[in-house]
Amino acid sequence: MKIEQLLTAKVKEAVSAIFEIELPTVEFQPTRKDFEGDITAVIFPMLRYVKGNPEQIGKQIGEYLKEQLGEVEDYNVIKGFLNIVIDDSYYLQFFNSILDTSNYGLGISSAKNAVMVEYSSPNTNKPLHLGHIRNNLLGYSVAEILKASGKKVYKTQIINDRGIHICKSMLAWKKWGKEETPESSGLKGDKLVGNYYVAFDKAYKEEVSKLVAEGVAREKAEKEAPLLLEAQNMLRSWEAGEEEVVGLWKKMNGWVYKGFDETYKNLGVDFDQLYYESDTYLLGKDVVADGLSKGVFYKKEDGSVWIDLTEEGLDEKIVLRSDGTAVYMTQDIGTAIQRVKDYPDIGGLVYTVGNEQDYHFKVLFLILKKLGYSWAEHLYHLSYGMVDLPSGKMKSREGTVVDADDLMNAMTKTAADISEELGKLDDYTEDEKKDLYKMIGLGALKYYILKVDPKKRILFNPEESVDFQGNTGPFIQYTYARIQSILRKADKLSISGTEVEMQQDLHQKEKELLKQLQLFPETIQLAATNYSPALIANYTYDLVKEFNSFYQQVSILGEANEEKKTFRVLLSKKVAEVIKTAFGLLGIQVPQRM
RNA sequence: GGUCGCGUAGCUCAGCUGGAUAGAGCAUCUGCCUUCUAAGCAGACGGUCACAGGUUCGAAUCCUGUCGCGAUCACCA
Repeated sequence: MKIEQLLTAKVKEAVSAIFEIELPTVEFQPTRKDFEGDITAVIFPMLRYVKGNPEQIGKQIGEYLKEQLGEVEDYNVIKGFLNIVIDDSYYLQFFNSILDTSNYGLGISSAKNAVMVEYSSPNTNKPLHLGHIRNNLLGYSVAEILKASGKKVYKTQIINDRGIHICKSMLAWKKWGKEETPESSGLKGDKLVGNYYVAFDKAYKEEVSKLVAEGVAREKAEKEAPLLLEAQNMLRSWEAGEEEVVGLWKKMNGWVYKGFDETYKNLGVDFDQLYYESDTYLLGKDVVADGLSKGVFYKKEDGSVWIDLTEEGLDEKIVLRSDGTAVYMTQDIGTAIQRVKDYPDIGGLVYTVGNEQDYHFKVLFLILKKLGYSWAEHLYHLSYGMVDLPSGKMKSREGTVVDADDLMNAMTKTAADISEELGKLDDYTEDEKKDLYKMIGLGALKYYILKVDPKKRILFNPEESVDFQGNTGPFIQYTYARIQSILRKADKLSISGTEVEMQQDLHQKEKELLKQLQLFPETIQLAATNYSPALIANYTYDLVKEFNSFYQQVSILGEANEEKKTFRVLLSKKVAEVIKTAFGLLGIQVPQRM
């Protein structure tokens, strides 16, 4: 039983016995480092029920606890805080109870309701960049955290594989591509297609400038530039299913997918089910018709369909164009419903999409609720801040983007440089080194992005490299590798055990580590309910910091007492396991050596 | 203009449903490698928690207002 529950009951009992008053709740917090004790009961809130001097009350309760509970070794009262010292045996017992569990911290699977997590969802006209990296890391990590908390999870994405933007790169390739392919040019498919998207934009802008110079109004020129008209024409041909256009579309998208797959693989993310906008863009229209008959929506004179959300403090929002075609919202309504049809066990959906779409999702969720879907109560927009550069927003068309592949390579290179300089791995093969450098480089990148609150925007300065020291991924990986080194030595010395000796005094550092380990399961649950990988990152950092301090102050293998030595080895091993599990939730691997 | 989010040390960030003297990392400075990996440890320096009110025994945290930054308010996606 958790010590907090035990103490809550006992404190209530104490107040009842001493003051004859029933206390509804008792408030606890971990004891601050500067004071003696492990857990602290706050007396102030009790003053509403118990009249008197908080210091006096604290002492009386403390004395009662000390007498009545074996777990309470001692206490002290400072102002309104009752600091309780918990007996070592409690922590040792806790450690014994988790020693055998290989998946410590993971929630028990209650897979009644699955949840689908959508992330990535790129356009297929340009390569992935740093913004996508944040999206992918967040979505993947949240999916893993939800799994760890005991949920069944489907990872998905909707690929925006159609629309005017795709036609722009197609048209540019057709005009100026000279049949260039990834094979002929050696370019990664997504990069190749992206180049044509940029080429289109350049030519289009030139056209517009030329028209303006000829006296055409800018607005008109932007709408009527021949290239744009041609692209729009291409989109119509695509929608009509014209063979040549569809063929080109398939070919170029194929290149892009191959490129994306490579990036996803390097990034270490995956998906259970893909949805393509070309399949779903017509969905939702029948739902709108249904909603219209139910009175959720209304029709304007021109035939367009709307929803009035002014009562909810929002605006009116269009859900179907006057020509009967679907808008973004229509599709999203349809896609959500389709997903629940495909996976009937889904009880909720999580959308990993940037905060620029906060309003859209607010509206979408409201509409689905109004349409009466029970699962609409469990929709969550995992909204995150943009990744900006010192120069401002990243814009693919203007070439001011930090490319995903380039960034991963740069991180790996930095990891390699640092490792080579330290020269601890001279006996590694080239392949082993390559894997390790990638692991460390990506560890640095992923941790850097995931440790910050998703809501906050990230300012990424390419000039200043991501740190490898301090509160970073490599620091945590390093600690893991250190422990592995100890475990290899312990193995040679045949130090092992399935239970630790209860009759021993704990070093303060050991106790702190055990306390930190104890927090792991609740941290996972907290991270799941808050959809926040940052909580996992911060927890892991605290654990590792505590371990390094322990490592420095206390000798593990040099300990003379066999029981103590075994305990310390097992404790280190458990810490390593938790690091590995926690980092797994962030999508970060851990090395045997570094 | 309406709505939403953010504002904590020079920089990057923690700070759970209000609790003790607001914590880390980077940077700067000082110690520690003949003992388990120095990508480490120990310490110093650094704060009007944007500002002003309010609620409370107690506010970085909750409420109101002001300022600053960002996003959004399309028959685009």
